[in-house]
Amino acid sequence: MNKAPDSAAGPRWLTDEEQHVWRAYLHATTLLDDHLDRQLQRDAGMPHVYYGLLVGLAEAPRRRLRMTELAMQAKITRSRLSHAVARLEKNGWVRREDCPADKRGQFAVLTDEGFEVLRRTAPGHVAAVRQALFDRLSPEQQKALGEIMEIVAEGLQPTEAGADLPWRR
Amino acid sequence: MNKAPDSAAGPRWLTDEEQHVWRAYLHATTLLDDHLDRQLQRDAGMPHVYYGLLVGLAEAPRRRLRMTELAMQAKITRSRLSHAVARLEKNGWVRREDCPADKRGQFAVLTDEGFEVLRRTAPGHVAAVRQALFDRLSPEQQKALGEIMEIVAEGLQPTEAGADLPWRR
DNA sequence: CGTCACTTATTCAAGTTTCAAGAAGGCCGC
DNA sequence: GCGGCCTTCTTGAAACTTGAATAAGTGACG
Repeated sequence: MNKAPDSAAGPRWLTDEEQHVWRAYLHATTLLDDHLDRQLQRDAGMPHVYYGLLVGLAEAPRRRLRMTELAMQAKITRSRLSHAVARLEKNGWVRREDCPADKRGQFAVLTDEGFEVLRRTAPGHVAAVRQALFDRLSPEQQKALGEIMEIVAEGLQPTEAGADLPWRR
Repeated sequence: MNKAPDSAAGPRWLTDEEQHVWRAYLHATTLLDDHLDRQLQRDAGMPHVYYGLLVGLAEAPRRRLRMTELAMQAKITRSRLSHAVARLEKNGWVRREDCPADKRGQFAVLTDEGFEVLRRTAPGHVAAVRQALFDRLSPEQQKALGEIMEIVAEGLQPTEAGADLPWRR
């Protein structure tokens, strides 16, 4: 139905194959996202993004990161992070600490309790990812997926004139 | 660092390669999602999900769908759709109509104004998708991506005992 | 020093999404 | 034809996200 007319004349629509790929992409990513969100909400009592924050902290030296660093890492706005950390703090999974070097700064620190939550829930989460993704793909497909996603990320991420990066808003 | 220990002993962690792929996936999908959301917010005054609703309606016979069908299509809950349509209605892009055949039912109908918004903004959106995704991938990669996403979707979607499907909650 | 530009983090208000209920219509067996 | 049970859709409160505005601190430069 759609051909790929070029440049000057009208917008360049997606070909049928492209459209097919695009819809599959949207379909799969929403489904997977919802699936994991739900899995984590059920088993860990938090959404995927919040879980990602804990993971980020767990991997950081001394289990702590400056707010802005953490926001960058998780690709969310600082504002959103403020709220999220407030909630995680209420759960006792994260604690704030002043930064001695820069009095404006705050560290978000993973508490032992937070670490424990991670220890307890990570296996289930990994299993979910595995079952939804890796167990279904051939090694070649896994490799291809990695390459594709890297290309896409690279095209969107780097500096991009500073615009369009959530944590800078 | 991580090997792939098997079954019985402890959870089966992701190998380093898997972890790498997974992070690339998360990274790229968040970035792309944010990017398109922002693009649409800027150019069409609505988030990606809402845009998807309009597209769904535009493609339906007589530009109308029952609420539940539309929710399924967009993979959101009926509740969320209610709120969303309320907003789109306020913008004049969608109108509700009673279903003559089933008095409980409602059609969401795309207005001319709504169609016009789509006509005006679709080219920009397609361009954004193309620029972020298709222009960067080889034909083989596009094909692979399509296949992979289909597999993933298939694993998550179908019936799955009815649980886990947002629009059924 | 003083001050001006920038960064860090939080807060507010507005909007969105979720979750749990609930109103309302239809379906089906007796 | 009526009682229970399903589906369709809406509602309202609570949780979450966003973008703009604000407070506080840094740092460079004259």
